[in-house]
Amino acid sequence: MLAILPPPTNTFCNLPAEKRERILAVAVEEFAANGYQKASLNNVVKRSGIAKGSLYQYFENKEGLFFHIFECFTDLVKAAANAALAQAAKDDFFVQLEAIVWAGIRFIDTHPDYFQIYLRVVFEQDVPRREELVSRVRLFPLEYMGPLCEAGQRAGAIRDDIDPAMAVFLVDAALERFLQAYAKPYLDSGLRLKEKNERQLRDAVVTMIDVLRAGLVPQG
Amino acid sequence: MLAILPPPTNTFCNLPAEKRERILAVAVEEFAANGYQKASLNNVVKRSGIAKGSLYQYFENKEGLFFHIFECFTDLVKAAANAALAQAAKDDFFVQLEAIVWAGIRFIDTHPDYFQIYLRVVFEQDVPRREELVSRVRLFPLEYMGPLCEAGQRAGAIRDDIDPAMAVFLVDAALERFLQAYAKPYLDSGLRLKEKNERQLRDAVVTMIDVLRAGLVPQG
DNA sequence: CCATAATATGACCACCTGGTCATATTATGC
DNA sequence: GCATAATATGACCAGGTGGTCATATTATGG
Repeated sequence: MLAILPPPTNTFCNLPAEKRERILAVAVEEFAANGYQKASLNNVVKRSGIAKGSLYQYFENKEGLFFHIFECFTDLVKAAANAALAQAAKDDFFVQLEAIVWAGIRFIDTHPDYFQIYLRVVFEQDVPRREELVSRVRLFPLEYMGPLCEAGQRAGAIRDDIDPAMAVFLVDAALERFLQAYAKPYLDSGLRLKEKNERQLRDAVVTMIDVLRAGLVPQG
Repeated sequence: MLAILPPPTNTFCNLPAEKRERILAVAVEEFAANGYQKASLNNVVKRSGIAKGSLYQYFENKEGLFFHIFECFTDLVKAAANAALAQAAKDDFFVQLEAIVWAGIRFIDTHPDYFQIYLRVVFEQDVPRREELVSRVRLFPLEYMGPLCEAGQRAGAIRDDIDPAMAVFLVDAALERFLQAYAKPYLDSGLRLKEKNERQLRDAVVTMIDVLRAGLVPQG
């Protein structure tokens, strides 16, 4: 189903971990700060202390480097999401949503640059094979949420007079936007998430889930 | 409050309307298709049939051209929003939301390139004075929605046990994301908005507003 | 210790960018 | 019809890009 992205060369994989991770970290920073087009490989080699030619022995070209970074990102996301859901597996649908939000918050805290790259991939048009990349990371939560919503409808936890796709859409919109707002304060419509302490942040998450529940629960 | 963006020169303003609009249209297309950085002025002059030097007699530089385009965009948005809200002024809060959504849908239908540029400005980092530009167009609906939500709470139409900023945030998230999904199908989480006919689209809007209302209305 | 293979290097390339400016063309007012 | 000002033009520039490649360095294993 998913096409293969050109992998890094063996030369790169066999590099000492320290060097490999240094190059990766610098490249992630560069792409996060400048986007795909404006990111400069000259900068990457300069700042990671390797020669231009070496970079081209590690990756086929600029795309190859970028795809490798995105592959690392999807691996991190899937690991985080699976861990969160495993813990909340037996809980209510809306409790699971809460777990996903928290996994997202923690992810942004620990990997802000990766999240920035993700946002760029989603909203910029000049990233190579963008739609394929986006679907790689978005298909996962969506395919998970779809069946969950339908099950919720059958079980009477979610009103059955609306298109299940609409339920998925609204939940996805709220969650994704909440994380965007957490990562990019100018998107938070005055919520000021980044200024909140742990407890206030928890309240905000609870409120959001609560409104979603009230909106999606069968209406009297 | 708002800083002044460098305007086009008189020379540009005095141009025959046909020529002026041709240049503007080509530039809008170029920025929409490629984003600020990758957009090529060489392309703009080639495709609009003017000389490179002429462009620099019309605008100070690349930024000047871009700011002018964004100014045109905000003018269009404000006109559309004001028209929509004027018609729904006496209606219920949620009816007004519906009017705003429809104004957005119509805007995207008539000005897809402008909307694409807006998305880029919001989500790209390498646009000059981005936050200022974003606030120019986002402050408007947000400042409008804030008081409206608070009034709704006082009047008992919206539950008063939640932070009004959270109400604004959720409404804004749903509406903005709905329009993003309409403009960029790969963001629609399977809703397939672009494949819907007028009637189905209307149903989707009504459902979304309905869920928002149920979520925000005072809870029994 | 040496031959061979793997890796590292940075000068170099063609290309494209935003921006300039001397010159040519056109419009204006007398 | 002429002088002057306004506008139009495109060759040209410095700077940066992704990408290449002949050469230098290091590792390997016999």
